[in-house]
Amino acid sequence: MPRSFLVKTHPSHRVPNYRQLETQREASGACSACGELVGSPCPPSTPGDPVQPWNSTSAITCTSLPLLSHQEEALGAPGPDPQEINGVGPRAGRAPSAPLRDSLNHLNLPSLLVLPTRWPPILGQDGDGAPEERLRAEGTSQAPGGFKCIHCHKPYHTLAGLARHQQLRCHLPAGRAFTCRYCDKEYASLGALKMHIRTHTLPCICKVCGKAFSRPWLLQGHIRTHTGEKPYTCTHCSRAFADRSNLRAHLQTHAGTKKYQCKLCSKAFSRMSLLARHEEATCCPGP
DNA sequence: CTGGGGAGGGGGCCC
DNA sequence: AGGGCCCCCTCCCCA
Repeated sequence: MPRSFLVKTHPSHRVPNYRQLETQREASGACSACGELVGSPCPPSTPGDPVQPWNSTSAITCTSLPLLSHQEEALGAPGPDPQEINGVGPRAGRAPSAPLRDSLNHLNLPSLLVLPTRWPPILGQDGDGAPEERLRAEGTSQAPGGFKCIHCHKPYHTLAGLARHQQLRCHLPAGRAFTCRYCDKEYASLGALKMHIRTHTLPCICKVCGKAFSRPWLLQGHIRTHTGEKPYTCTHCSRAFADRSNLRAHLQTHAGTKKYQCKLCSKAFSRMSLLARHEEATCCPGP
């Protein structure tokens, strides 16, 4: 499975050269825990000393967020057991499911961008101060009759409501961001980061060839390459395409308009990529 | 070198 | 709130 993102170290507006990256990927190691090629190996699962990500304070990254194994994430982790929320029941003491961890871990993300030092975080225990002080340190404050986000001061009746707000709605103060460990990309909200993480975890897998994709509709389009289905037909030449974007590009050939013009030689191209290639290769070649 | 098709990524909007 | 969809974009490959 191509995991070329693993060697992507700097954000760029351009997609990396996957073929080139593939050769670099082959030189990297595989996760000792699951065997999958990953940017940084899964925490070692040494018997007797289980080092778990949620037991240590670490910067919030996309490798610390999806705490499940890559396989479990790809297959779709089950929802949280209601009993695990209080740290009791059959799952007590075990790693929480990803959605629950994301929600609860985020309580202290905006202020510190760290995960709690132990799981489950039980308010008012462990000598970490009064619950209210703790909440404040975690990016929340207890308002009369409820909880309040210390960033936008929006009141919530329940801690869960506040958690959901901070997870997906409340953006971080200027200068704060959720950073993806895989590629150093930064996002203003955890929701955006979680969506980005899908481009790394690639949870949508083709049953025919095993190729993985970040989104279901990408997989849907890929499946058409197996079935040969081409639902998008050109009204000019009746040529069919499997992808709407490619039909759109094809329509440009009928339009006859070349709206992308080289600033140096004034040569026009129908597609921006053609202009870019022209500028890089011939007109104004780089060093 | 250019034109064009195939395939895929990512952000944003809508339901 | 989350998934589906759309749009725009890019890269790769081949003629």
